[in-house]
Order: sequence, then C-alpha cells, then structure tokens
Amino acid sequence: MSELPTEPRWLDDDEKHLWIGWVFATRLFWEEAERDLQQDADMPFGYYDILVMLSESPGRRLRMSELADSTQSSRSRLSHAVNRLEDLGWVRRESCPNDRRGQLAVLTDEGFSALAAAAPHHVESVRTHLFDVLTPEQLAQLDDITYTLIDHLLPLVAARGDGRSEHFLRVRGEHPAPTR
Amino acid sequence: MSELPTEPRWLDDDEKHLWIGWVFATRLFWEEAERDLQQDADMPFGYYDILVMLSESPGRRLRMSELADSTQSSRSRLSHAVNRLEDLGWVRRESCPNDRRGQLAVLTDEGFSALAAAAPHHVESVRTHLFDVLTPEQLAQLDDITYTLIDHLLPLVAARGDGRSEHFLRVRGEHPAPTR
DNA sequence: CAGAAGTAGTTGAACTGTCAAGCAAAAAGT
DNA sequence: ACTTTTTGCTTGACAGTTCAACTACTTCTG
Repeated sequence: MSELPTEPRWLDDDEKHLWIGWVFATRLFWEEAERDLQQDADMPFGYYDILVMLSESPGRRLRMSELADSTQSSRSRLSHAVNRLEDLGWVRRESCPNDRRGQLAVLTDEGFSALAAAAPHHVESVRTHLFDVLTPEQLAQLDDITYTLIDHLLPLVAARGDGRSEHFLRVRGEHPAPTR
Repeated sequence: MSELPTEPRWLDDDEKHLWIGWVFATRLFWEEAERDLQQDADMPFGYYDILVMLSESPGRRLRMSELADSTQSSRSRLSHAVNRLEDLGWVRRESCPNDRRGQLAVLTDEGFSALAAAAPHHVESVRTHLFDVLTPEQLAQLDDITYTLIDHLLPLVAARGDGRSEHFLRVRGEHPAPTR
C-alpha cells in the first residue's frame, strides 16, 4: 500500500457520498451493537464472539490458536481476552495433551450461562439494527457485497501469515450462497 | 434494548450467513484501512478524520463540539485526541472569542502537511479495498443500504443527546441520492 | 542426534477509547 | 439580581488493542 500511482485517484462526488455513508453506517452500527451488548450483558462483542465459538465446539473447548483464527483475533489479543475471561470465571485454560506448547480454552458452566443469558438480547439487537431495517432485497444484495469484500480482503490477511483465512473457510465452509 | 420478546427471534441459516459476512467484511475492511493508514502515515483513522474535517473548515478551525459531532466522536474522545494531536504539533487550541467556555481546534501548518502527505495513500487504500472490489451496481446498492441503516441508527444516537445527528445532516446535507 | 528454524502462546508497554465526575461559563427561571 | 439548569469541555481511572520481545516446545535438516 506504500507505492503510489503518479496521481492520486481522488473520489468523485458519488464515491464520496458512498464513502461517508459506509463510514457512518459501519461505525454507528457497531457502536450500537456494542453498546447494547454492554448494557444487556456487560460484555464486549469480542468476548461474546469467543464464548459463542467455544460453545459451538466439541467439548466446549478449542486450541488458543484456533480460537484466535476463528474470531479474527490476533494471538495476543486472545491471550489478554482469555485472561480476563478467566478472571470472570467464564473460561478456563487447560494444557493440550498432544502438544505441550498448546493451551485449550474451555468454556465453564458459568460462561455458558452468561452466554445463554446474553444471546437473546444480542440477537434482538442484531435484528433491530440490521435485519429489520433492510428489505429482503437489500439483505440479499448486502450478503453478496460482504462476501465479495471478504474474497478480496481475506487473501491479504492470509498473505501476512495469520492463519485466519484458512480458518474462515474451514469454519464457515466455502460460504455457499444462500438459497434466497 | 433490554425488553425481550417472549421468544428470541433466532437467525435462520441465510440470516446467519449474512451476519457472519457482515461481521467479517466490516471488521476486515477497517483493520486493513487502519493498518494501511498506520503504515503509510503513522496515524489512526480517527485522527485522520479530525484533520480532514479541520482542513475543510473556514480558517481551518472548528469548535470542539462541532468537530466532535462531525467526526462521530464523543466529546471526551475528541478532547483526548486533540491533546495527542497538540503533542504532535498538528493541532493547536484557541479559546473562542464569543463563548468563553468554548475552544477552537486549529489545524497547524504541520498538521496540514501531515494530512497532505497521508491523503494520497489513504484514498488509494480506500479504492483498493472498496471501490475497486465492487461492481458499479454493487456500489449503488451499498450506497442505498448504508443510508437506509443511517436513517435508522442516527435517530437512536440523537435520542441519547449527542449532537451528532443534526450535525451529520448539516455537514453532509440531506444526503441527496447520487446521480448514478 | 545436534543445531536451526518454525510454531504456540504469553507478557508488558504504549496507545486509544469509554465512562463517570468535575469545573466554569452561559441561559433560563423566578 | 440570584439561583438553577444547561452547555462546553476536560480529566482520571480503567478496559481493550497493538506491537515487539520473549519463553518453551516441536519440527525440520543434514
């Protein structure tokens, strides 16, 4: 991204319009979603995401690295987050039997309960701010758009060495098109 | 957001597909954009945004509150950010002549230079990760979608008392539809 | 098998953002 | 005029993120 074309390709008015819209929409949406979750469950979305991932894994446990990849998180971020989740009693660490470097993050019963309590609020929040707002046609378009963006962005991230990209494909499947 | 319907309206498979896509796309996009800006200009997007806003204002200066509103920032956040920008020598504070409570943030020449140096990189980054990736049709759809979301979200934020909403409308106009 | 290189995970420092509390000036109410 | 309320902005404590450095284990290579 450091090499520049001779002359910057500035945005025209329509492009600027979309750019502002994109900035505002994504920021406002995430602020609202985070705010809702914080209020209803006293939990940032990043932690919610971790708990969901664990709850859906066999034995409610996952290797730290897999957990990091599947939550689009750096290893460092996850480490800090799991520290905090351990303090809260929602997650426990276990050492990995096969690989003595490895650690397993295990969802505790308390963690599962916290998640179960938060989930209905969260899904309602997401519906209110996204699914209820857009028409079915817009939703279909947005689905298409987001996966186009992902197809572009994921390889970039992958090229930088994180394991995130493979994991997205593995966890989410080859993101088959919805049968809308 | 705290009142729940009797039974949570869980997401079906298509909705889940879109939800995951939205989460990944928005997160990956912003990570890349922030990363690019950080690498090319050593500046987080939040600061870039502030500098742009100032540079476009008459006299390259703006009241703190207006600056906060137009950058979707809390007053507190802006205060901290301007502190940092002052340390960097890119912004300077002046007291407001009419209102002795008020403060003006003024873009310095150094700040303007820093912005001028960052802008070409930034616009290239935005093109690469958004405009070049989507088809003209998708861009038109996305424009429509983002402003639909904004129309929903802005009143919510406004209801909580920040001045952000009025400011969005004032600064951005009544967001007239693009002439695509 | 020894040494090199890679992988798994953690840590601490620096930074950005949030939240609640605070102060000072202005506007409104009586 | 004088109290009350509101507005404008700042601050300090804290939570979460990033980055670079570090330990410990595994795997690769000859």
